[in-house]
Amino acid sequence: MTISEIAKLANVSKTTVSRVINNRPDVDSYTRKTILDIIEKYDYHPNANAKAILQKSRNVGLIIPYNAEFIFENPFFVEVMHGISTSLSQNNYYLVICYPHEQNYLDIYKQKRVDGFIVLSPNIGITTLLDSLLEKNAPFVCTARLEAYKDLASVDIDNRYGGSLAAKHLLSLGHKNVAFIGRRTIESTKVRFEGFEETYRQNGIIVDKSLFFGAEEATLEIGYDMTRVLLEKTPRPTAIFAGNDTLAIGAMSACKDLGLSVPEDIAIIGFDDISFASYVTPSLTTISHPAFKKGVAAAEMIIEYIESNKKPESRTLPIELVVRKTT
Amino acid sequence: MTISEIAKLANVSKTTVSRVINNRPDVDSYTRKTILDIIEKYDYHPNANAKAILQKSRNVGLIIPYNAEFIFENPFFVEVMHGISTSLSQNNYYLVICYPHEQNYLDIYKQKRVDGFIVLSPNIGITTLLDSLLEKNAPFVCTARLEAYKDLASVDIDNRYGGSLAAKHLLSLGHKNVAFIGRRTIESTKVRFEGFEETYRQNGIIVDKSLFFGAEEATLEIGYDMTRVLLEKTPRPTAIFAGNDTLAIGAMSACKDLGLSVPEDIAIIGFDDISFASYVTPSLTTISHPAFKKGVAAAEMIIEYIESNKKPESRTLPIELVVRKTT
DNA sequence: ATCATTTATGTAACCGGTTACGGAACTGGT
DNA sequence: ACCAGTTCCGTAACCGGTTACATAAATGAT
Repeated sequence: MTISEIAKLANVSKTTVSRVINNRPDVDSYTRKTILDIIEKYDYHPNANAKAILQKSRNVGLIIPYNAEFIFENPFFVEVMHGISTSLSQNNYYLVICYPHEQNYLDIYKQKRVDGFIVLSPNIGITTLLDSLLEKNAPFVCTARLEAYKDLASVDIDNRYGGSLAAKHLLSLGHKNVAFIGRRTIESTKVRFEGFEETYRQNGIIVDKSLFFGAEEATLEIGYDMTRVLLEKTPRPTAIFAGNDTLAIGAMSACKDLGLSVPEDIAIIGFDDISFASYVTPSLTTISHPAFKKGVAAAEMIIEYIESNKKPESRTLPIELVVRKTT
Repeated sequence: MTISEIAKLANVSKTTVSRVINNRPDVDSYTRKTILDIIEKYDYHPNANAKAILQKSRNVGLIIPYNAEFIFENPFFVEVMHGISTSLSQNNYYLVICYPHEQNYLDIYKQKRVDGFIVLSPNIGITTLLDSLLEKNAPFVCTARLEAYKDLASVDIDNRYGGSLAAKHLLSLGHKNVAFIGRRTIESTKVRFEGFEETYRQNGIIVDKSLFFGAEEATLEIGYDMTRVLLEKTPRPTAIFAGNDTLAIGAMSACKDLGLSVPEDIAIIGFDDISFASYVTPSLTTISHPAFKKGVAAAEMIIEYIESNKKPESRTLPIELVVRKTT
């Protein structure tokens, strides 16, 4: 079924059918009904590709920077994706997953497969990607802020404040010798640690920099491994602040294997409040991070960007401390 | 940049440029080089939408049946998705996420947005979806088998055998009074239980049907709740076989809250071997389920289906028992 | 030298839509 | 009765590609 066939059946021109499909006013109500009935009867759906030649594709690309393996292992990112696709879907947009091998994300844009992008939590290592998107004037929205790219449209939380929340909590429990594990390559982790350290400093305690453990990625395994090394330090830290919950859960596993009990021997606090955080044993104290809402916001923003061709305002989402049993 | 502009610059016709783009043989090597240089110079990429009017879109839709919330909470499905998108991406296909509200997945197909679908682990409740895909002759591949739809192209494991592996393991540890928790609405769960029960029966033990707990979805929370109820039964079961790891981890949390220690007071065995299974404490005994490979297979199969227009052979992937600390 | 074949390229129609423009028929105000 | 403004609809060009067909030039066989 094509628009021409419908037109023939309705004894009108393609133009009139097009007008009906696109809900334009200047069609007689009787004619409109006739055409709509035929469309309904033959279950006609206009070819999206033909449409997209002259208009938008209504596709949004999700760029998964760096190694997708690590993204998918972290339920936090998955929840962001869920928010994105839910919101896009409700607005009649479609999400296309892009693995950016080489520069194919740009090809995808130049091919007009997508109208814009959401960049999943960009880190400092992907400046090439961001620069080329900027150069091509591709609309895109990031689900994390980057200091070096202040002007980008982004949705994020206040990571510094998150770090300070963790610090205040551990301070209130009397922890003076604390360690931090996190992903070195990502700016949010860095800022979380800065906020953490700052708060300790304001309370007269200098966090030992040698207890800042950074890794390339944030997986369960890496959280485990870092913690094994970390806990051999003397004096042994009494608390660990993990850059995210995945690392924290890896850390908990390491404590268990070392015969240390949480929170008696060592306290652990995570970040993100993924669903597993409530169900590991003991349940994990963490900082909430509204992943789904972040995704929804990113989707709304990119749609606004695409449709108005104007960069939307960045947004900051609220967070809070969630006290459970690991502290 | 369009094909006509490139043609003008190269002093040839659109046709010749088209031939070069599509790597057809009948172009003089000098002409070809000239055109390729211009394409390179202007960074031209053919419009995918125009292409897709006459050819394929190279998009594959991922249908997430039932509630996406529960899908995304389960790392197993996420890993399948990862396998799918990795493989599609390597073959120059693109993954489009489809939330099937109402019948929009069909619209997407009729609009020619996608060439075919992968249906993520269909269950018995989505016969309408499957029937309409069949009716429209849409190519699709399922990441789970359904008895009622034997003829569909699918990739799956031998769930019955998985259940028997779990049973044999628990039997070897002397567990006679065992419970099962699982998702009622999904066939794989049912078959896992059947295999489990069968093996017990072959060993002269009848599994108490009242200890088969079924729920609508398989979340951490539901695993927790079911286990709380389950463990009030007298005599208390000495082992729980969970339909998947997410439920198992929820169950472990419930045991902890009830003051029961795993595996001393109660053994737990899961299914799928998600990454968290190794890192919860104690680490979870489970049945491996090659999620990534399943995704890769599904992607390969749908590409074969689309390109050959012939339904590919179904595949069965190997599994094995992974013994850890909960049994 | 002639003719058949191959090679290289172009012309024009087509795919399934949208849209600028024009014009006929109807409406209403004076 | 006349003119201006609406309302409704069609014609034809266009979007950015592909493709059936034609043709000119080069090649090779006899």
